[in-house]
Amino acid sequence: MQYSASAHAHPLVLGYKSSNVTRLGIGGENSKRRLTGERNMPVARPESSDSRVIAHVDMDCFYVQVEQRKQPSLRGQPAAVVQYNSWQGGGLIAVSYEARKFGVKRSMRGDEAKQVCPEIHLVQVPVARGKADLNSYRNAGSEVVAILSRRGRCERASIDEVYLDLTIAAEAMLANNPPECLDTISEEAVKSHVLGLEVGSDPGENVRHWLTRSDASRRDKLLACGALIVAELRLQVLEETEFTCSAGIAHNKMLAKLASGMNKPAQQTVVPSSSVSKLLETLPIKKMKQLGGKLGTSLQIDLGVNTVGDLLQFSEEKLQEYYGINTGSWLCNTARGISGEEVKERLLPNSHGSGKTFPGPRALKTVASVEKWLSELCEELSERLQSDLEQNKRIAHTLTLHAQAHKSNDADSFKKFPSKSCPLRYGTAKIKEDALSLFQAGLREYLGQYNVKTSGNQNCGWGITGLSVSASKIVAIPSGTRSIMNYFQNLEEIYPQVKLSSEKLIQDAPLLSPSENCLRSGGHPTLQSTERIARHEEDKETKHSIEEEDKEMFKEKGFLLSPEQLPDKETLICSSPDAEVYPKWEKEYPRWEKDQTESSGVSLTEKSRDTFESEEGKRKSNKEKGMQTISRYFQSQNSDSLIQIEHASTANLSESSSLSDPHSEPPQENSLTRGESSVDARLCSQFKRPAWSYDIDEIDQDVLKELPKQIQEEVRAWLRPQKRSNTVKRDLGITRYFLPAKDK
DNA sequence: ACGGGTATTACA
DNA sequence: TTGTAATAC
Repeated sequence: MQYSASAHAHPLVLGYKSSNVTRLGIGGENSKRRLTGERNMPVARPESSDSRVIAHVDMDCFYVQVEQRKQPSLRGQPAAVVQYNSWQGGGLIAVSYEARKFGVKRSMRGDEAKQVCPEIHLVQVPVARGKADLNSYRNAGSEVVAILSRRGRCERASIDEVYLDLTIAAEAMLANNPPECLDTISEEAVKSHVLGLEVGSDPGENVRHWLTRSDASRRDKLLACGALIVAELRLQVLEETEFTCSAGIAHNKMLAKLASGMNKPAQQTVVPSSSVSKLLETLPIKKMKQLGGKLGTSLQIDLGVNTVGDLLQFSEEKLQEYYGINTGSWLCNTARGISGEEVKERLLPNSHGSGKTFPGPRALKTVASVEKWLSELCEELSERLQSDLEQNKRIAHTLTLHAQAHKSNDADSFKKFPSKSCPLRYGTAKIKEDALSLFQAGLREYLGQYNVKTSGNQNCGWGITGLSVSASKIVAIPSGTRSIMNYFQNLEEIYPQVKLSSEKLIQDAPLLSPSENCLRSGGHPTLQSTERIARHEEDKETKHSIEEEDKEMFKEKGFLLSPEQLPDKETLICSSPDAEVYPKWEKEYPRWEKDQTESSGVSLTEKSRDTFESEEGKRKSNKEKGMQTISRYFQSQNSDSLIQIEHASTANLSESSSLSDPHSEPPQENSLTRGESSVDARLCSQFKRPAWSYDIDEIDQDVLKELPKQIQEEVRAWLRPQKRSNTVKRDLGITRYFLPAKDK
C-alpha cells in the first residue's frame, strides 16, 4: 500500500527517522537546499479510525519542584536549578515560574540569571563522583509515572513527561457514568481550558456546560471524559507527590502535546477537533514537535512556511517533492492536525547512561585521566544497573562507550571518535575494565595508524572532551512460569553461593528516613514500590493465581528475593510482550476487542463490565467528596503566589564528590576479545549481587541442555535481549526521504 | 569550545 | 550487530 496515494483516505501516524543531511547544490549561500535523506524524521503510519483520547502530562519546571519539595522554603520563590556552579554561576536547567516572570530562561548562566533577577535562588544539581547526579529527578519522575499509569496505557516520554492513552477509560465512563449524568463536576476539571470555547463572564460555568453537554458529538464527549480523568489524575499526583503538572487532552499525541504547554503551570487544556484548524492556522511551524530543527528551518527558508496553517497552501505532492513521500504526507497530515502515532506502553527507560563533558581546556589528555573518569562514570552506571536489577528485575545486555575528542595537532581533526560497544558484564570492576578497553579500541581507531606505540600516558595531540558509558538492550526477567522457577531452583542447588543475600543488599542500602522508607526499597523509590502502595491503598485486587503461586514458591525455596522484590507485572509488560500479565488498568478496564487467548488460560480480564461499572461509580463518588482540588490546595496555603505548598521534609544536602582514585594504572593494551559472541550477558555472582545472580557461562553449557526443551527456550528468552521486530516498519512501507543540507 | 546530561529512534 | 546522527527536554 502506498501511503502517498492514500494519505487522505487513511490518516497517518507519525514515527521517527533519524536524519541525514546532504547538500545538493555546490557551496554558495543561495545554493538550493533539498532534502536528500531521511532519518529521525516523522514517518507515516495508518491510523485506526476510532477516535482516541490521548493526554500529554508535563510536569511544571520539574527539577525545581523536586528541589522545592526537598527544601520547602523555596516554594513560591524565584528559583532555578543549576549545574556546575563553578563557571559563571553554572548553567540553568530548570526555572520556576516566579523566576520566569523576571525573564530568567533555561540555558542562561547563573550569573546572568542573578543580574536579571537578583533574588533568585539557585539550587545546584546534586553532584556525585564529580558529575551531575540526576537520580533524584529520575526517582521523582517514577513516582509520577506510577500514579499516571493507573488509568490507561502510559508512555514515559522523558523524565518529566508522559503520554496517556485514556481511550478505554473514557469510553467506559461515557458508557456507564457519562458527565451529562453527573450532578457535580470536579472543580479541577471545571478549570480546564477548552480551545475554541468562548469564555464569558463565568468561564467555569461555560466549561462545566461544555463538559456535560448532552448534545455534544461523541468525540467531544470522549474528550470531556478524558478531561475528567486527567483532572483526577493530576490531583492525585499533587496529593501523593506534591508536584503540579499541566496536561493536554486531545485525539492524538501531537495535539495533546501541543495543548499541555498552552496553559502552564498546573492547568489542563482540551482540544476539541472543531478547534484544530484555527489552532494550527497561526501556530509557528517551529512549535510543532519534530519541526523544531532542520526540517522546520527548511520549511521556513525554502517554502516560506511560517505557521502550520501555511502548510495547507501546498499540495501533498508538492510537499512530497521537497521532502520525500513520507515526510510530505506527514507534513500534509500534520497541517490538518492528523497523527496516529500510538502511545507505547513504557514505564521504564530502555537504557541508562552516565556521561560528562570536559570542555575546552579541561579536555582529558592522558589515558590515566580518562581511566579515572571512566571509572567514575562506570561506578554510577553500575549502581543504576544494580538498582534496575533489584527493583525492576531487568538486565542490560550491551555496554557502549561514547567519546568526543579533538586532535589539536592534526590535519583531519574532523574525525569523530568512534563509539564502541560490547556485551555487558555485571559488576563495577568488569564494567570499568570493559569500558576502558572500549575506549582504547576507539582511541586506536581514532588516532589511526600513526599510533605507533603511543600507549604512553603522554599527550599525543589528542584531547577527550566528552565521555559517556551507557547500558542498553535491557530486558525484563520473565516471571510467572513454573519452569523458570524450577530452573532457579536447579541453579541454587548447583551454585549454593547464589543464595546470598537480599539481606545484605538491604543492609548496604543507605539508611532511609521513616517517611522515605515507605516509598523506597533498595535505596530508591521505584515505580514498583510506589505502585504497590497505591495498589494497596486502593481496592484489593484479586491476585493472579500463578503470580501468587510463584511468590509462594520463591518464599518456600528461600529463594533469593523477598516477596516484595519479585518482579511486578507493570515491569514485565514493558519489555516482555508475551508475558502472561496485563497492566493493572487493563484488568480493571478490559479491552474487550483484545484477543482473550492472549492471557494464556488465566484471564486477567475476567472482571465483568458490571463489576467495573460499579467500581468506577464508587471511585468517583469517593473521590468527589472530601477531595481537595488543586486550586483549593493552593488557596489553603495562605500564599499570594500560585504555587505554595507546605511540606516538611528534610533539606537536601548535596554531597561533594570524592575523586580519589590515585591508582592510575598504566594504560593497558587490552583488545576486545569479548566482542566475539561467545560471551553473552553474564551475571557475576559476587558480593552485592542479588542472590539469584549467577554466571551464565558456567551453567548454560552443562545445565541448560539437560533441561526440558520448553524450559530451555524460556531460559534462553530470559538470557538474550529480545530482538526488536522490524516487521512493523517493513509492513508499514516506510520509505526514505531526505533532509536539507546542513548549514555550516 | 560551556546548553549538560540523558534518552529515544532509526538506518546503514 | 554495531555505529552514527538527529531531536528534545
